[in-house]
Amino acid sequence: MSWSGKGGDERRGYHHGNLRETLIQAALDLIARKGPGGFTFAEAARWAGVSSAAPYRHFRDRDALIADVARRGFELFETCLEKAWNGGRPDALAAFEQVGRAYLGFARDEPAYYSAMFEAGVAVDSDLELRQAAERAFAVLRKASDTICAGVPAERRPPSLMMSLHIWALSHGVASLFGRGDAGRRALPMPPEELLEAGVWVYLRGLGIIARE
Amino acid sequence: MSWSGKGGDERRGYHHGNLRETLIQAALDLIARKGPGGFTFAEAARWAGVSSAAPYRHFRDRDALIADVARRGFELFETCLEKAWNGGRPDALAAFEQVGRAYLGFARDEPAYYSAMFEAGVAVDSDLELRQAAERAFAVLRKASDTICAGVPAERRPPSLMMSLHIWALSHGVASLFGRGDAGRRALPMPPEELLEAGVWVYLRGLGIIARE
DNA sequence: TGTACATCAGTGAACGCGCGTTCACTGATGTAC
DNA sequence: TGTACATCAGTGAACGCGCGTTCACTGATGTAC
Repeated sequence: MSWSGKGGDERRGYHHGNLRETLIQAALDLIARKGPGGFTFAEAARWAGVSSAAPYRHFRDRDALIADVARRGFELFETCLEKAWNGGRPDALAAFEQVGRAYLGFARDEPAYYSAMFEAGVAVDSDLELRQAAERAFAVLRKASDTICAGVPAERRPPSLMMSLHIWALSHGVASLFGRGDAGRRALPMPPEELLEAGVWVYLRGLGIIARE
Repeated sequence: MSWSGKGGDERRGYHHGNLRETLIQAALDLIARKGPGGFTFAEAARWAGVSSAAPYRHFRDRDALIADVARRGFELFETCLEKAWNGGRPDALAAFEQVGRAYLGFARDEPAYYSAMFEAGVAVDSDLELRQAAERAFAVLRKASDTICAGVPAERRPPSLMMSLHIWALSHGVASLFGRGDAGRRALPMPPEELLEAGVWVYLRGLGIIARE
């Protein structure tokens, strides 16, 4: 996290100038430290150095702010996965592996976004933009799976939607059980990246995408 | 959920008689309806029909109650998985499949327990009994994986700890992304059971446990 | 079998606290002319 | 270029509310003799 200190420090006068943005950073900071439930409008306002009524100029209520955080999280997530996939270079399997690492890296480095996206109880369907952002992030997994599947002769080509859902579930499972800095993390005799990578390899072998050694 | 109505209905007099138990049921009801954050000591007391000071006779604080719910959840979960595994009958693979179904069934039928176990931010390591209960539940997956692996010739036998962790992560991923009645559930073009079952089959084929068709 | 007493499991009133939300307000900013 | 005015983005005080927690207390229960 790279924003600078408490948002109130550089107040330029009566107007904050960037309150909307600052409130979102406050939410990320509070969620990261106290979990998705440990975030209040009042404390976010304090963090930003404004009165407790000020946030209402920018967000209808607490849920609207969280939904916004989740939406931005999905956008960052999409960018992050897209970058890791890198158009399938140098080759599809290596790029796919990078996507897996990026998934876990995001969950670890941005636990607040990850919480808001998957654990805050935000109904993804309640907000169009949010749902679309979530779909675009998933679409990267889908595209990568498509590419991987396309390398297989048609008569034994696996359904790529199913494959992408499996990869998503496995990644999410590893991330939430073992891959976070949180209190809820389970101990593991290996880095989560290795666990996920091994799981993906076994899975791809099961699909006949990787030859058995 | 089978307990009868609001706990306060059958008060027999000054003493509640079964307050500890009733508070736990209250917690389950509240968590199921409002998520792990939407549970308060005060409301649990109201639900049970006692004064707000009464719960302190039975639990140190809110966290102690949640930890107790989580512990009992793991115990039920263990029983549930154990029953599904059924000693590996009629054969290891069929039993393994039943364990997967039981996993998802538990997450769906007991969302409150599942939340308390995996999403309430309870530090599993902070409480010895809780950790042991969690380990016993996982041990069922471990045992099942051992049995499956034991059927493979030693020279290409997969490490069963890894296998059990993969299965756990995949099951948890499917359950938390698609398998709950919650607001956070994602839409899916098939029942979560099918998705998990297909994933497990692909995975087992990747391990060489199931022959490729 | 009865009684005295210890212990247990509740009561209910009180406290300080922080949250969400509203309100009339005011300082700052932008723009039309 | 200056001025009048509309609009925007804040203030700060106030409100009701529910929570967590403590406290001295009391009704109910169990047990020793």
